[in-house]
Amino acid sequence: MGMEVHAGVNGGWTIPQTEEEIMDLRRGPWTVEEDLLLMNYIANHGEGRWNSLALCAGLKRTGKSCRLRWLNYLRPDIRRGNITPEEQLLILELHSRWGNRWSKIAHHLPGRTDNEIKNYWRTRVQKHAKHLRCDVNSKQFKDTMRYLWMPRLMERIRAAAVVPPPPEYGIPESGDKAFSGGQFRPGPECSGYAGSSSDSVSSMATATSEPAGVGIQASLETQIGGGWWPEEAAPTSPEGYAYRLELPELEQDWGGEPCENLWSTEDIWQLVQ
DNA sequence: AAATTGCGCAACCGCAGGAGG
DNA sequence: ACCTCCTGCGGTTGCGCAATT
Repeated sequence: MGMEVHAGVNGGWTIPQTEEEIMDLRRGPWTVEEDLLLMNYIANHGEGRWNSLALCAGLKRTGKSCRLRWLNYLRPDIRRGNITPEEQLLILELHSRWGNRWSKIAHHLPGRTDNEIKNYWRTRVQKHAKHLRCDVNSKQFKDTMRYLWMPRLMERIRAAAVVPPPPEYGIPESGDKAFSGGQFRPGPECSGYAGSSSDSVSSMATATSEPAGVGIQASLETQIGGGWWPEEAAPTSPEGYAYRLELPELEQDWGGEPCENLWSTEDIWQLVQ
């Protein structure tokens, strides 16, 4: 990361053609310096009016790029790390309700960005659909999510609620990435955070002032315990989610890899039918 | 050990809608 | 009513890295 990416600069011999070339706008990964410029400017002047912000901050970036960088990476309340089972359940639930309304879904997952949720959906959920050789929008796959995946996630969440979480749950890690109490702490990986797959859910807990996932967990507990379901996603069969109790045990290692090897086509149709 | 493949994620692109002149 | 600019959203791309061959 931190590589120099200058659009329109071809050894300095060509005449600038596009707006980007004329403005000498930068593209590609953000450098630590750029992040600091943006952070400091927003700290002093607030966010919004991104085009003029980019100019005033001395950033050779488009306003769009600045906005994206701030919202998806620099914002102090960003959470990073694995999507927890609670969050997975919420994403599945809300997606069944709203479809690809990533921003809307993200509003219900504090600290998560629409980009992150979108990536999660594409890389994880669509992968399973692919393995099952069915379309993510097909009834088969939706039923699979509703009657197999989501009940298992709920079982997982309940199991986790019985067994007290490990002590470090929700406690800021020393290796927390770029932030500490809202203060920007640039690291060598500033523009290329690469620890997501192995980080615990407690990442970024400092910025939210509450342990990561607590709000969601509380919300889900209410929903599960109180029988809450969004209208459109309410169980359609009388037994609803009750039969999740009849499902086979989950494998032990979930580690952010939901339902891997949990289902076969036969398994699914047995359950769905 | 080197090459290849697959995955995860940051960043970009195009479009739509709203605000203001 | 029209135009321009800005913002936000969803889709897509491309890079870096790890796993596999």
